[in-house]
Amino acid sequence: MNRKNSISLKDIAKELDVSIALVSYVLNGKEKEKRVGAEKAALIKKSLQEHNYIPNHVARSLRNGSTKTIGLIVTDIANTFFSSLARICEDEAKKYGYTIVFGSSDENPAKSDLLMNTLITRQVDGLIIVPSEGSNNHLKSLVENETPLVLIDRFIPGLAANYVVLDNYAACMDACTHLIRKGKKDIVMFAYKSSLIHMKDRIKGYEDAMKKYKLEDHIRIIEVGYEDAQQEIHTAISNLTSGTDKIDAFLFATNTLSITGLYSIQKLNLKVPDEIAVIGFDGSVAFDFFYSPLSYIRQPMDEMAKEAVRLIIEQIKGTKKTSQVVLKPELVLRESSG
Amino acid sequence: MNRKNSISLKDIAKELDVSIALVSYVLNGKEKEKRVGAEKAALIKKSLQEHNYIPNHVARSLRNGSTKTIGLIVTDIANTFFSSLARICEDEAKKYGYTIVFGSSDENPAKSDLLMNTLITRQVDGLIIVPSEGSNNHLKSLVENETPLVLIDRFIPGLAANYVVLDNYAACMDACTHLIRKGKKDIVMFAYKSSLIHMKDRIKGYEDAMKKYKLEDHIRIIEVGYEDAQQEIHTAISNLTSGTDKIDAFLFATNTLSITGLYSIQKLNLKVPDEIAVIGFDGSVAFDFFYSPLSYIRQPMDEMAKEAVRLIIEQIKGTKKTSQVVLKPELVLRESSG
DNA sequence: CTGAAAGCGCTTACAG
DNA sequence: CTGAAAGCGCTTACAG
Repeated sequence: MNRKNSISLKDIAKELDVSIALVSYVLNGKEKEKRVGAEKAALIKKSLQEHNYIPNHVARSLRNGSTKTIGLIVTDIANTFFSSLARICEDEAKKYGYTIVFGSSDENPAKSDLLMNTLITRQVDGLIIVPSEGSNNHLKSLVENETPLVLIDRFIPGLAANYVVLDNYAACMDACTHLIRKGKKDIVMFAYKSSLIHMKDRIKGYEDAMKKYKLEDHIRIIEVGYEDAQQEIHTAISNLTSGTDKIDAFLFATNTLSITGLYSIQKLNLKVPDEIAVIGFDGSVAFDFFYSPLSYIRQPMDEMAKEAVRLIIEQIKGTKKTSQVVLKPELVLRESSG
Repeated sequence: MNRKNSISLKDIAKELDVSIALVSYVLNGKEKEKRVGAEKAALIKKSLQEHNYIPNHVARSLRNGSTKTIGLIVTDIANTFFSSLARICEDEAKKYGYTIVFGSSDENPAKSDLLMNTLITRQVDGLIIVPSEGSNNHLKSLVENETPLVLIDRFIPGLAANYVVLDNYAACMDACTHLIRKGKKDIVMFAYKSSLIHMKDRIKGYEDAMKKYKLEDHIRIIEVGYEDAQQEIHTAISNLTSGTDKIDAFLFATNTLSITGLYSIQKLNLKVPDEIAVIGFDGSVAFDFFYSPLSYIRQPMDEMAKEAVRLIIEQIKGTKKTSQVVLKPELVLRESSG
């Protein structure tokens, strides 16, 4: 920061006419270990205090080769799912003395790549990443370079990276099965157009549940783009419910899809759960205030974020091999699922 | 990061048998300015490329005395109001080549102080802070040190710091006036127990509106603590509406208070707006799905965050004196206010 | 017990 | 046009 009154160890050393080393030892509480003379130590402490000395973490980082910083790349920090994860990561990281630098990729490979480079240039000690489509190669090179890395929310099949994710297949399998048991047959799944495994698994969970109950002919998946999800969902829901189609239920694959869907359902005045049962994903205050409180698939976010931080720290310390964690979802049942 | 394959300018220079200076010049696009020989420049570029050279931002920061990093201290990054601000700050900062490091203070002075110190130690070039109670002295010392600083959402009266805030007085004055014009007399305001000016101003706006319409005898303010807001609000709403009290409307002073209040209103089955009119603050998806879509005071978050980043950059560049921005609120009227 | 010195990876006057 | 060198603020062997 180079602030006017910024004072360095050298300044203190000069003033006290001792070596910089001594000041450094005292600063870092190594006065015993390094056998610094008691009077000198006291003098140095006093001076440090009086000058309100603030260590320069940048210099320390350069020297130590460690910034005590974790880079966090999410899709969008304004999305409550990710901001909640970020908050938990922040608190957990702080326990280990780490600070978080974040960035939002918007599911965009170019932004994602830029973000990884920015954070690596800034020498973060490790990276927690919600990977987006098209960054496989970049991620692969990180793994090859042995950059401490943990993927969160999604993983890249075949990539030997640490990750902590939900059992997305089971999540949608359970949710869909629940709807089927409630007598629903024409269950429509809303997902994002994406080749990423978490989306594929969610879809597969739904499909397999349908197949298991011989409802393969009723499988119907609406895949929407990230950019115009709102419009596409509204059009789809509008079309599905205005014609002669028989539709029993909607299953949404993410929280943003769920919320967007609820806006359409509200606007179109659909009767939930009587006409249409609904199950959402992740949770949201919107789910609680929707006129028919939403049933949803709950992710253990606390566990997910804490585990991610734990894994990244272990990797930074070099004490850990690859570790891949799959967490259990929880189906929270309320009114909307019938 | 000290990764195995991490390569430095020195390595490149050695390999090409040129000086580090030359490599640095080429890296920074100063080959013309510094009149680097065309063949050497080409050679160096090629080598930089081939080795996939990644500059060490930490070394550069130490040398330049600038980290190109902005510290952002909010109350809680998981709160949508702040995560939305953070997202806008992120995008805006990126335009200027800056990265954001964030931290959540939880309205806690100790955490807030720690956060400021952590970020300053890390040599952020400037700080955007949502100040919490009890950090006045610390903030004052930052101003005295000429640390680039902008307060956001709240300011500290008497402190010559930059800030960008809402006209909180007008916001609540307008909201309360609207309720009065709708025929409401017994309007209860919910606020946090806080000595911070934004809260005082919101309360004052409400009070003055009541006084203006000779309703001073109807003024009723419920101030709750940050820790057990939920419990206190529920008890208050429950008591207010279960007895013989006549209550016409609720005015909530923040988005968390609004959402918490809505949970109680929902649980207690109060009829909005017939029994009780409601106006919330900031906006939330909860407001849109509450059975009686909520009227609320809208803050221009986009403008607020962009202005904050603009001000901090100007200060960092040293081109700006103190600048204090007060933004206009907007009263979004829907069903809940009657 | 203490200090002089190297070095982390850069940038940038300065000299030639 | 090019290189040797200082220095940003630290930490840490090393020597005494």
